[in-house]
Amino acid sequence: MAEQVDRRQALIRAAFAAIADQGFEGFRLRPIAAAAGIDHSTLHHYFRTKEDLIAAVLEHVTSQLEGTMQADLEPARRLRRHLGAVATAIVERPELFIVLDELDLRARRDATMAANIRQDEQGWRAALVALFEEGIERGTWSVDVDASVELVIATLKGLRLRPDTAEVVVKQLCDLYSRGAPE
Amino acid sequence: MAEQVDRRQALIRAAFAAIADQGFEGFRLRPIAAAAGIDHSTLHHYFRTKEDLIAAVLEHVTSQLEGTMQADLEPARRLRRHLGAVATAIVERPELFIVLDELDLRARRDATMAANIRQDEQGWRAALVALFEEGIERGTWSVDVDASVELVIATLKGLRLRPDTAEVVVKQLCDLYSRGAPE
Amino acid sequence: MAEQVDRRQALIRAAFAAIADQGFEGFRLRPIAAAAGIDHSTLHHYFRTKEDLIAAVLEHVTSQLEGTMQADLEPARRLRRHLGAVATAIVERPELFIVLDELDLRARRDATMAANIRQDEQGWRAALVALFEEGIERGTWSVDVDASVELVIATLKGLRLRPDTAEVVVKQLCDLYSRGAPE
Amino acid sequence: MAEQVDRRQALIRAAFAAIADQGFEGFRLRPIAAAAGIDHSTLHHYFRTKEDLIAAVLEHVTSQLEGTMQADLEPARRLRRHLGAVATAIVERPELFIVLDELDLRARRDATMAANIRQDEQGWRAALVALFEEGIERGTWSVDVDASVELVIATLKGLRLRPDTAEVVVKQLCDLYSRGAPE
DNA sequence: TATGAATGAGCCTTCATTCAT
DNA sequence: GATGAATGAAGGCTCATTCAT
Repeated sequence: MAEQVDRRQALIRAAFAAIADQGFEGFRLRPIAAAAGIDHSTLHHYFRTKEDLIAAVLEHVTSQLEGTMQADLEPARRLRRHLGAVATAIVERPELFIVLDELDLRARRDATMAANIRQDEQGWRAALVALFEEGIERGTWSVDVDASVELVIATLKGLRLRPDTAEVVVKQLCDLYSRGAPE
Repeated sequence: MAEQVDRRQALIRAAFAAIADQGFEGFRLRPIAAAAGIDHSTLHHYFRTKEDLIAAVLEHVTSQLEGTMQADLEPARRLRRHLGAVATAIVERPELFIVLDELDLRARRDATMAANIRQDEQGWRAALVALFEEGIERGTWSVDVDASVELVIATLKGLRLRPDTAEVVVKQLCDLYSRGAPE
Repeated sequence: MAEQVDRRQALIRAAFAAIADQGFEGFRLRPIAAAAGIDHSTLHHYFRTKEDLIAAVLEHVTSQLEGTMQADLEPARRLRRHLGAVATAIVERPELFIVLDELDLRARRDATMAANIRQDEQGWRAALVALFEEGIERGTWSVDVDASVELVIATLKGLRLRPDTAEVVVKQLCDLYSRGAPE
Repeated sequence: MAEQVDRRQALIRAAFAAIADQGFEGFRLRPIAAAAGIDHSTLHHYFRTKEDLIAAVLEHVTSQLEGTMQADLEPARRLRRHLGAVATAIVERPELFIVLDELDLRARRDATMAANIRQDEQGWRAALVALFEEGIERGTWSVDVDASVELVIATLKGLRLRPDTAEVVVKQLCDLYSRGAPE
């Protein structure tokens, strides 16, 4: 039983790593099975199809990207912390975001994938909405909530492919939102 | 003579369209050739390898994305116009940006592609640097030049996958940069 | 289990036959697979590449050409017997030698093949060296050992393409070496 | 007109060189045309098909291998001179013999080629027959004529793939035939 | 004579998947 | 659960040849 779980995890991790550094174009099942130490036909006992494995990779990725928003801080600081946390994650674990990008692109052709991703994003989006609404309520900012939420999301997504600029960009975005709202 | 150019262009356009709606993972030469009305082996007469064709697609894409920056306007307005123009392009011709994203991702495994893309981006980056430097000189903004440049680029890249939010995000970014510098 | 060996052997035999009567210029994998009764893609299950299959053919050929030298006879008779055995083989199984010739030619462009062939030949050459050395020691012949060895080899190789003359040529060579050393 | 002849010759020479170092397996028309400085489709103006070009190569090769037998010498010396001349040719222009070997092998599948080669060989064979008959008549040797002829031919053909042993082998063959017939 | 375009057959190889063991 | 064998579809690419110009 533990065997099963381990093997499954090993396959997911191997798949994740493969996508991270080869993309979907070169993504083949045989090497994944080999990396997990099993025959390629055995892989199908764990994941019926290639798509099933990919779905599991998405789950794996999003499960690692939760909880970067602390509810108790006041809005400006919360935003700063959140952006900082994501920037740090982009710098420290860029593969996570690379794979997300691959999955995002893939979602355009795969409805199930699109649904899953959208769903995962809803949590993030809701937290940002709450953040900006609170900020406006308190008088910290006078901005459009939805627009700000999408700006933050777009910026962070745009950073995926350029981890080296993450820190500086995030700082700039914070500064723009900090005018009149010093820490 | 005209035939040649047409066929070549037809192949590039077909390849572009295929990448736009299938990505590089289902990207196969035979359907491209078929779409251009020629035998798949004839395609190799125009493009020796698949990579050569892809390179031509990149060229095609970037050639369509030039000239969205007017040099004569004052900085704040120039930024607003530029962001607006890109947002419009994203909305009106989202495939252009989708393909760019696919190419961006591909660049991670293909050095030549990476070099080409980086080079194309340099023009854009330089124009943004000039814009922010002028703005600072004139007292329009007091921001970090490089950080602002990267923020704009990251944001716009992040928008590629969400054309529907482009307008609103761009407006928000403009507003953030417009404080104290009304049109 | 037996199936495996059979299929593998069937492929080797089919490949051997194809090379024997078509040479390497028309040598294609599809017909080989068909001759063995399997799909052409299954062939790759047994031999990863075309080269691997060819290497197996070489092995098959050389394994059939061993043991034509009896160690216990006195030199002149041993030579006569050996030449006779090879001549008989050339007459009775000319394909074996035809394929060897094809492989010899191929060895000029394929280092691995060259090494394998050279190695197989060393056994033969060593036996001939021993034969002539013993003959000289006993006073049967007064000839140059190396030159005689190479003469025998060159003659036999030259016969590959003319099985019809094998017997007569071998007899003549024996006669030349028999002067003063009648049976 | 001279152009034509030159081009034709250039093509033949290029084809010869290609066969000499790649064999027929890798023998392609495009590189031949390129080596002669013309488009690959233009080659078909000089040689209608690939086979026609190959036939021309055979002609070219055999035209270079004539006249190694001097009619006026006495038999033993004539044989020695002839073998020496061929050995020298093998050492100095091994490509000629390599290509001959390729053609010999090819003759097994190509009746026209076989006929041409057989015809070319008849001249050589006739000269050898005359040589041995004269030697027997004069009492130089008491050997079988046909067998000796074939032995010489087989030996020399067997040397094609081992130019390095040519000299030593030829000397040994001469010595065998020289017993009782010193120079 | 020379060429570029075009063809169609074909080649080796790969891959996801299935199935009997 | 695990494996090796097998499949069939496909994929990029090559090649001799033809044809209009």
